[in-house]
Amino acid sequence: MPGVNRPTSPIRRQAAAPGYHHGALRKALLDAAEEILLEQGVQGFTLRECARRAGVSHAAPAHHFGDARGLLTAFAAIGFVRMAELMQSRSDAAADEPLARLVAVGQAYVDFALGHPAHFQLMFTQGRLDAEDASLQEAGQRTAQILSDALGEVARANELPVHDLPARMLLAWSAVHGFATLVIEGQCSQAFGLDTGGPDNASAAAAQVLALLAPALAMPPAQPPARGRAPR
Amino acid sequence: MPGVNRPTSPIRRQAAAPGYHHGALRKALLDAAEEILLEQGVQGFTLRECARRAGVSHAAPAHHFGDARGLLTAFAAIGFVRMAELMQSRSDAAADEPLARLVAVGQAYVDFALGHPAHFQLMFTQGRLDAEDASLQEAGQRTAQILSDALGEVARANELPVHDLPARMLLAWSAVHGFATLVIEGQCSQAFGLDTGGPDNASAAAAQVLALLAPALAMPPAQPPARGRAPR
DNA sequence: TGTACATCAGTGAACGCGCGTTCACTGATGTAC
DNA sequence: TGTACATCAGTGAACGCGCGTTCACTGATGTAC
Repeated sequence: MPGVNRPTSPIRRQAAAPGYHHGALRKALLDAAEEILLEQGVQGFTLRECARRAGVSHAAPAHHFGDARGLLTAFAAIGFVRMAELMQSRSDAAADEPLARLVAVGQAYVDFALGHPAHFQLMFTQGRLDAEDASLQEAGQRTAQILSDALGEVARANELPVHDLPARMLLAWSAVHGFATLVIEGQCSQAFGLDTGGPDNASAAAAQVLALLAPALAMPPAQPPARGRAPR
Repeated sequence: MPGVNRPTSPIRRQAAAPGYHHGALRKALLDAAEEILLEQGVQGFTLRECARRAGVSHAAPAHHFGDARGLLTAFAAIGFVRMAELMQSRSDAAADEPLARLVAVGQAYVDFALGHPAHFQLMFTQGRLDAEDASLQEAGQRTAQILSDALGEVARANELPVHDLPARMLLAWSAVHGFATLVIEGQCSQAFGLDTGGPDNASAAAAQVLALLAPALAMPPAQPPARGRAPR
């Protein structure tokens, strides 16, 4: 059948000869968006500036993304996909031991955030994304699922009770998310000289933090004050 | 000496008779700002809208805050002050035991965020605040100091080594900050139905999370693999 | 107690700007025959 | 291989809007004498 899986001469497209048709405008716009987000934050993003940086008239993006919200939503969804990929690959590469896997996933979460702060911040931004967008939701859920699965394995291996799994999940997620957020926002150095310096320093700091956290995630719940109250 | 500590007839001011002079415009603008931040997020804040809600011409705020950045910075600084107050009072009210105090401080951090999401989000926003502002910096540092002190007491009581205190601090701070951020942003319910429902539910969930976290913060470091490498 | 004056706090008109959106258009590309 | 045609992708001018800032002004308040 003609037309099926026909290669679209990707090299030509990448070369992006400066003709009337850009050839790779979609990607160029996403790159421009990342640039702007890094430089100015979400606040500073405008569709016109984005088009300007991609070297195209300001009406052009509409053909690919509809409007600004559409472009940012697409960008955020890509971020979730990549984050999930990194988390999965780090998990696969880790020692075949549940807690090591969980730590690897957490570290991947942080490393993605430090390596792609524009993506990370946008992914968790309200108000400029289309939260109803199907691919955004799906990518976000997939990301969370990887963390959840890793924790589930730890729980199984340590015979942890099911009832406090959600709390453990929240703790794990809060810790990596909070760490990434604080470092990216520069709060650590600002508030009182916790030096998380460059991304490398910060990544190493995250490893320390995760090493402290991991035991708590794998630990059986504190024994209830054995007297009184029958178990239900 | 006349003019010293003269009361400025606070009641009259609060009453804010609708004359030419507003009488309590500063407060009215800050209240309006909070309203806007809650409804629209930082994105949606404009000085003109703020003046509008305060019932005043759009040039009026300049007399009190200079410009939009000044107003938001003042609002954020107030947030840090109030957060610090809450953390301190909860710490004072807690059982006289270092770990209980630390947990109380962490819970206060989360509760403030849940109770004043507009403040919380703005306090950690980049780009629209004057990060160099002295009172903003001071209030932020004071807040962090309370958490740091509480952790310090735990470390002393448990004879924890000094070298990993920064990592413990980061873990504690990351966890409460991440938790608050995720809940406020609505990620918890969105990503996979961790139900943190209303603020009360969320506060209770935070208590569970802190109960899991606390032991890790007070636990002595994992014994190093005793063989090899002399201690330095 | 009264008067003059300085300062403070708010007004409202005007400005220039960049934004998002729309629209008729046109060049380029791909497909049918 | 050529031709006609539909569709796609980008242009550029125009629009109306809300924004921040400036400025001359004025009403209200407080102080000196």
